[in-house]
Amino acid sequence: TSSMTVPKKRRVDEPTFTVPRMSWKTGLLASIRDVNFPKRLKTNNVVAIADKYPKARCHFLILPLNRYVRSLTSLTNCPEDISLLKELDSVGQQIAKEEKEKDSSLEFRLGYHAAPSMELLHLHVISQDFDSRCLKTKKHWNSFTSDFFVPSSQIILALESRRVLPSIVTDGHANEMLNQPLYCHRCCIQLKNIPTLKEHLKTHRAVSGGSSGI
DNA sequence: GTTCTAGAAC
DNA sequence: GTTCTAGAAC
Repeated sequence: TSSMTVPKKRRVDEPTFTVPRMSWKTGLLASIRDVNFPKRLKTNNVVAIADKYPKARCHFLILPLNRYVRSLTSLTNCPEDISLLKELDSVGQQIAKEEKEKDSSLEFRLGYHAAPSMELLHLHVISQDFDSRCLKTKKHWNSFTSDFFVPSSQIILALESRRVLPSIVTDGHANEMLNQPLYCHRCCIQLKNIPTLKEHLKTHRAVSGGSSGI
């Protein structure tokens, strides 16, 4: 009869096997290759993008544009690699300078995570307010405020005096840094948890437009 | 890297 | 009971 249910045909484009999804680890590469993804600044060799989940009011990533560099340990002290690190730093400093011109209260640090999650070398340029809803976990906090965050200048100096960079940390040491207690990066007091830390950070914010009456 | 959420911490 | 964190994600 017409009311008989017909077995629904499987769509031909629906595979029965599991399609290996593109790993989240390659997201940065996908972003910089995507012509529709906004680029903050581009030079011959590097590109700057806004971090997708900024951990502060200003948070940018600077990446190699024409070269796949998996991590810092892929680099050697050849002139090309040294100049790449310097160009990443230089573009990072340029962006920090421009952002400071827009908001003079911002302070920036430039550095690399000792054990990054995302593939493709990326330099963090991050303002030190850490005022962001995306900053949610102890790991987030410690990855930017402990020695897990390695200054760009330090990396450049290290590679200039060595053939290759030693792996910056063992897995154990990385986890130790990421799991350490929460300390304020400004006054070093220890905070109980993330919400308490966020409340504490407000006390370090510059007082502006309050009682001055300007 | 994030999302989700169970269960620890309060 | 609510807040908060830590670990799985097929």
